[in-house]
Amino acid sequence: MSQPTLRQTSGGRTRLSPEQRREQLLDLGVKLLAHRSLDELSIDLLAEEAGISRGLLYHYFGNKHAFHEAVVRRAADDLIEQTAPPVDGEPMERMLTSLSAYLDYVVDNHEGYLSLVKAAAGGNETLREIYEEARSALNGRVFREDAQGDIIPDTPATRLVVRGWSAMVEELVLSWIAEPRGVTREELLEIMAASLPAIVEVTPGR
Amino acid sequence: MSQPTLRQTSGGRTRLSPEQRREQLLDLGVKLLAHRSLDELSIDLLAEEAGISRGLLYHYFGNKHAFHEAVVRRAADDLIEQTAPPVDGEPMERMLTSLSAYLDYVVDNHEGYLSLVKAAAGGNETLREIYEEARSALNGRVFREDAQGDIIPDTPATRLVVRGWSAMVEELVLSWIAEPRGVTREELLEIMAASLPAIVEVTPGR
DNA sequence: TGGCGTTATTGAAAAAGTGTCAATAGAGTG
DNA sequence: CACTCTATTGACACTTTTTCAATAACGCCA
Repeated sequence: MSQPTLRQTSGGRTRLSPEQRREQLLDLGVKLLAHRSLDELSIDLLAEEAGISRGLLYHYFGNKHAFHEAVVRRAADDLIEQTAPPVDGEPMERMLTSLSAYLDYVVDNHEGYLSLVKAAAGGNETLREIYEEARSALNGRVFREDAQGDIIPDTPATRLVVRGWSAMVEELVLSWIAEPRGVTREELLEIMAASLPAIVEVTPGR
Repeated sequence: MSQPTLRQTSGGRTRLSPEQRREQLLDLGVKLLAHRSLDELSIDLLAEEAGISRGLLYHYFGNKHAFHEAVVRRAADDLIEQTAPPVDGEPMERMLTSLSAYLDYVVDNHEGYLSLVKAAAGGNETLREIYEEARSALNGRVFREDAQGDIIPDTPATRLVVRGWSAMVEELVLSWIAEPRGVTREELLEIMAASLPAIVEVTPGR
């Protein structure tokens, strides 16, 4: 089906620097874990795809779960890093910029994002924490960009509502990517951006 | 840590009717799968907790995944069954009733609901289908008699938006249960109910 | 260029977990 | 009190994960 193409040296093993090897394995992990769950991915397959022995994976990550954790952490870091912090302009404008960057990221890194989301929802405490951390960073931006509270006053109730809104945005984006239903990119952004103030508007304790 | 207390017969094995045994195992499964993923739950542990041999689990469910599926299906059926069928009245009123029943269920059956949600997010096609089915049933109750589209016109864009709203509702409920933040039950319901029309209002293609 | 030390990498074997099935033993029945 | 039916077990085969001593690339220095 597929043969190893990375083999630099003729006959034997390929020796990389620890950093390179880690990168390779994490990249591969993100890709492979986007569409299957952890127990549907055998170390055997992973090792074969990577062109290494099973043992090497354990050398780098200790065990399968730790590997998964590292993969998810990497996907989360990627997300935070690549959805650049907002520039300047009106709050509403900055939010659109921010959402736009988020949407682009999910479109471009669909696999990485899926790995992250699936792990968070289906996984253990640690995995969920990694996800929560990433999401907090994202949500935090919403409040930070609106320091005066022009759009969103910072109260317990609105914090809750923003969490809910985040979940909606995530669902909208993933669902739209899977099936756009004739909705354009701009319309989607409009829906996501406009719905936050709309929801906050109907929040009692605001 | 914990010792089997269910042993009716003095020395040997406990014999139940197939129905009772199935129930026991499904109940236990729901509980155990609320906070860990499937591959973090060994048949060994499950059998020990249930006070049975590993073999018996296979006798009843065939294999581990089938067991998981049965557990999730049971949680879904529970949800549908226990969130009482919709009453009549104004659309907005029905929505409140429905959301209220849903909230109560999630509060009372937190573990069952978690098992369901986690399985859906992290799992395979079959598991996701079970979840989708349950969610459709729920959404269906809310919208069945809004045939005129008084609140929600039926368009591709609004379908997408309703999906998003559902995700938000789920997140709000779970998040509120974990940390109410001073928001009352009634306020929460108000937020969830009012936000749907609010979001639809700002949807371009409606 | 060729030996030499460091360490990335392997392979075989142990451990852990899943799935199978003939044998066992509760519980009702006549 | 046998006798039958079948829920339940335990030992065994198979698969996958994990360990670790042995191996072999690569850089370095002569």
